[in-house]
Amino acid sequence: MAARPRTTARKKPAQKRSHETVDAIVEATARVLKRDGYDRMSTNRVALAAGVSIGSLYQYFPSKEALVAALMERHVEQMRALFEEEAQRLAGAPLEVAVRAIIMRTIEAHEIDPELHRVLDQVPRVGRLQKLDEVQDRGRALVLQFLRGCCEPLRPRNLEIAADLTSSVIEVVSHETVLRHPEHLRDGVLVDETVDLILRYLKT
Amino acid sequence: MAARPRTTARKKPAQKRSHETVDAIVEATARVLKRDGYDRMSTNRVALAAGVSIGSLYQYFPSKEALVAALMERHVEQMRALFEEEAQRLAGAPLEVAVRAIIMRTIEAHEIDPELHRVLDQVPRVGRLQKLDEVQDRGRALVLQFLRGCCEPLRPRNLEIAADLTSSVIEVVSHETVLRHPEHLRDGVLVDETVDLILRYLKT
Amino acid sequence: MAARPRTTARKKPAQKRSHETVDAIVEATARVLKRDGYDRMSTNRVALAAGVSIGSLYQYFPSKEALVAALMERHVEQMRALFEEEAQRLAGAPLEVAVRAIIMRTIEAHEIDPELHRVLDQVPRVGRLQKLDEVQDRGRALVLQFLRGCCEPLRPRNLEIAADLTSSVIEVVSHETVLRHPEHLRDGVLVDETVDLILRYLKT
Amino acid sequence: MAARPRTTARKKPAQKRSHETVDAIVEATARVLKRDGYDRMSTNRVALAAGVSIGSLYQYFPSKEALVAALMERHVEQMRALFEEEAQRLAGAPLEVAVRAIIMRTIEAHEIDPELHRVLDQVPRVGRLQKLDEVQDRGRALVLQFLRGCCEPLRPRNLEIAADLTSSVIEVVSHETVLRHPEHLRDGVLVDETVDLILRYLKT
DNA sequence: AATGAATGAGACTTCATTCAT
DNA sequence: AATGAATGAAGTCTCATTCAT
Repeated sequence: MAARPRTTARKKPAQKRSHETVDAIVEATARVLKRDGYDRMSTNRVALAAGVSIGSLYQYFPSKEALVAALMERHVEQMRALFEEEAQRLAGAPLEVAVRAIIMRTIEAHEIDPELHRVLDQVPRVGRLQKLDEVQDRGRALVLQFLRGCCEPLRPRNLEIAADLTSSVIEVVSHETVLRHPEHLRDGVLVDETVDLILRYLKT
Repeated sequence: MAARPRTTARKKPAQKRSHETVDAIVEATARVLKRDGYDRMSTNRVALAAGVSIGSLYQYFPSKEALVAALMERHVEQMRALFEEEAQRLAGAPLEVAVRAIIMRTIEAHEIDPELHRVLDQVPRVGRLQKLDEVQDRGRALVLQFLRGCCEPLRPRNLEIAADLTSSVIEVVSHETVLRHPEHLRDGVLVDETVDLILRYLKT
Repeated sequence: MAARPRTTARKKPAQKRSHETVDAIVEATARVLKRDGYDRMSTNRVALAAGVSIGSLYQYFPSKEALVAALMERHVEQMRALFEEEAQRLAGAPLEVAVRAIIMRTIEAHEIDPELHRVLDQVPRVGRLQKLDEVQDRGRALVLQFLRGCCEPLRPRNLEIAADLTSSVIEVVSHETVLRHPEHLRDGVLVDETVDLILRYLKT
Repeated sequence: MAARPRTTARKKPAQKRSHETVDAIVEATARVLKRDGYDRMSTNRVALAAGVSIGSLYQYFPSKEALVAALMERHVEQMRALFEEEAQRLAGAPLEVAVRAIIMRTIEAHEIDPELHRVLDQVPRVGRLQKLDEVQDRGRALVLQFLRGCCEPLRPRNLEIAADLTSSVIEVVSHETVLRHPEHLRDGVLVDETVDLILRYLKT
């Protein structure tokens, strides 16, 4: 077994043509990953699916891991964008409004591409492939920040633990709902229940 | 890649020596899996680590997947045992006692072998390798069963959703705690908070 | 470009069958090397020529370099055997007899497989592939040892330089004769001339 | 593997800028060849090292072999120049003077770029890449020519064999000295010894 | 002329699996 | 039953070379 391969992009695309190639490769990575799973995915299959020669693929991505890392980063970036934006708006908002908003955004984040999310979740957490976990850390931090700046009185003494619990709950509910019970997305019951659960926990 | 290989054991170990061989192989699977991860794990390495020839390994396990499946089933069985046992005792117990007990058992279940748990969690969910998910389903069912038989009045109308939420929360907290914040295992604060969170949600 | 690959044999053949496989592979390496040269030689071609699967080849030889190293060592061993044997007999022999004998042995050494010798000479001197140079060092040492123990009076003051010169001359003549002027091997003229050249140089 | 590629320059550089490009490429070839060896050298790396695009490189050199051939020819030309010049001057010179001069020139020829010489020596002797061997043939011819025109009486009957021996000895000594014992270049001992060896052989 | 993106044959290598002993 | 030699599909990756811009 070789040492871990390099993961960083090999070459920046300079021309327009190559930028399209890179995009096609990343798209193909998503398709193959969803279709075959991480360990059945191969650089050859990705190249084939992208309609690109294996050589071109290696011009930009030095390894299978680099491929998935690029895809993951793109996905993570999309997810994160949803939060950062909302975080601005939420400063000083009433607790209930904020909690509900965070839940909605988290669900939306999982809805961007649920299949992709599921499979990225299964990828070995190694090197740059740990990016996915960072989204949660960031979410946790935003929740903590909100709780600390919150005007309403809160029941939990330890806000860090409260933020941990809260964001874990939101994450797991969103995850399960989108991936395993998408039927609950129509009616708002599950969201209402989760809001309820969290508010009862947080409020005095 | 050929069609999915067979996964069921090729022959039942009849003699005592065979049984020891099988055990040694499963143990070795665990070690190699933890050390190398699923896709770096190879049947040859497992055989080597088990001190057994590759031929013997294939006498008992017809594929790489079968190897991991056996290990997963053993692990799942150990986890499940903790619950089923407790489930007996808990019928008719006060809500708080029951919730606390379930949380403790879930944490203990994750503590059996956290490293193994983490890596099994990363294994492709394919064929028999979906067993891990079934533990959660079983937990969900037990919680639902308890809620339905509970003497105390409950606030949520929809007990299925309540069971879903409850068991998801317990699962995620246990998982995160054991794998990412083992320092919280000493003091009982996190457990107390979680009990609190759930009771506030369930009680009128 | 990867780091230099491992070169040492991967596995000792335990059974008779595998010993035959190893032999077949080394033989095939010689054939392919002579036919195609070092950089056109590939592990696949060697496996094919050996009538062995590429997998079997890699069971015993972890890289192309290992293949050539094994072959080179076998060849070097054969060459060296000729000298070591003779070295015994030559202690105390008259100068002329010794010089002639050494020349004869050196030529014979080059005649073992001239084509192979030529191509091994072209192989990049890297890692274990430096073995070929060691034969010359060993020859040099034997000549020096003989000169030091020689009963007859010698003209050169510095015996090290004399040994260097002598063995270089013998080597180059043998090499050139066998590879470029094999017709001179029939008549003994070239050998006589070389003996003459060396004796005139060494004797007072 | 395809048929041997073309090796002759694709176009003559017409302008001054082109000429500089060609030079830069040949220089880069030398650097990369010395650094990486023949089979690790790649045309892309040469282009990079020359600060030229791979497309431009192929405008002037139609293949990897052509690149090395050009370099080799340049080197060979430099070596040969030393001899041809001297050959003029030496006609009719005393034997000892001539022998010493030839040895000096040969050593100087090897000193032009010993590293380059070593690596060119390792290049597969194929097509135009055989040029290196021709230097020796030329040297041999010049020696023979001198011996034939020599005024002093010579001992060997067969002047061809004598020329062969003589030039082989000179070549091997120069080679070994420059590449393996450069410390002997300071003191003139080795040169003196070699002159001695050859004169004793040639003179009556 | 120059650029550098693209190509794809083919090199090296691993590993799940089979099978002769 | 056990062994381990053998297999070969398939994977990763490089690099000489071509060609659109």
